[in-house]
Amino acid sequence: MKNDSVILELQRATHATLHLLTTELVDLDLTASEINALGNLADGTGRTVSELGAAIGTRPATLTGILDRLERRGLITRAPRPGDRRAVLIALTADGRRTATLIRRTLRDVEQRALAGLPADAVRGARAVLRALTEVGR
Amino acid sequence: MKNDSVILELQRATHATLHLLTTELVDLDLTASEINALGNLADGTGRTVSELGAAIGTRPATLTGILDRLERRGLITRAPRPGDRRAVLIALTADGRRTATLIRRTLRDVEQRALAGLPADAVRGARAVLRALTEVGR
DNA sequence: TATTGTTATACTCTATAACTATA
DNA sequence: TATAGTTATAGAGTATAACAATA
Repeated sequence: MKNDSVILELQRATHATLHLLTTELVDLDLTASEINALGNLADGTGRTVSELGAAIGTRPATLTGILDRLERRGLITRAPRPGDRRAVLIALTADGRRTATLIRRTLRDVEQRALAGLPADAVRGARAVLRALTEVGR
Repeated sequence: MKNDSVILELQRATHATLHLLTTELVDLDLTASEINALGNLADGTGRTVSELGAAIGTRPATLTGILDRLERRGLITRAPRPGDRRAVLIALTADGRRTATLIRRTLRDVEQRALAGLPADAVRGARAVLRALTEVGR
């Protein structure tokens, strides 16, 4: 597998971590996309639908359904952005903040467990590669 | 974003490259999963459904639908594996080989374009990290 | 009995295009 | 006219459980 495509390895790793993540967080009863959205909202900063969509690689039309469920469950709120009422600001509720914090903690735990044996510069290299692959797709 | 989760960056990069890939290969009229499956079959070695599923992180039940479409389009064949007729060997047809080769070439091109400016050890580090993240999810 | 793959079901994700409200 | 987001529609991915064929 040494000569395998980085992009194919990327998708392999994504599937594996996604599956592990939903398994570890099964009590939350959230889909992978919902976990992804909350994980990206975890820093607490308000974001518009477009901004969140860019962060997680999802189109606004897709995000609508995901946000509908998160809102119905009381994890986020949606409100028009002051100054431009076309845009919708997404914010975490207190409950959503707790859930997002748990998600971030689980992400950190899984990463620590997975990357424990690797040198720090491998992880730095990986971040650079991931960012480059994200950029080329814009 | 320096402190962002590697796993969240992973999913971001996956979405972006997947989107770019389906765009560059739009003439093939294949979904991301179909491209992924063919890309993994490109080396020509016969694989069972389970083996392919493990390689791309998809369950057999999901793979069935993907393989149905690829078979209907004449890109793969399915046949019982000699010696264990429960298992199904997937093989590329001549047409499938051509398509898979085109996919591999596109993968290589996109990777070269994305990673051109990065040092080789960053890419090596990324491969190690991706493999570690894949392993932790098993 | 266990394993491989398929089928059935229900839900989620996705792309696209049309639509509403606001700018 | 252009932009932000939602809605509508159709197709594809997903998990789970039940099933048939083979071991």
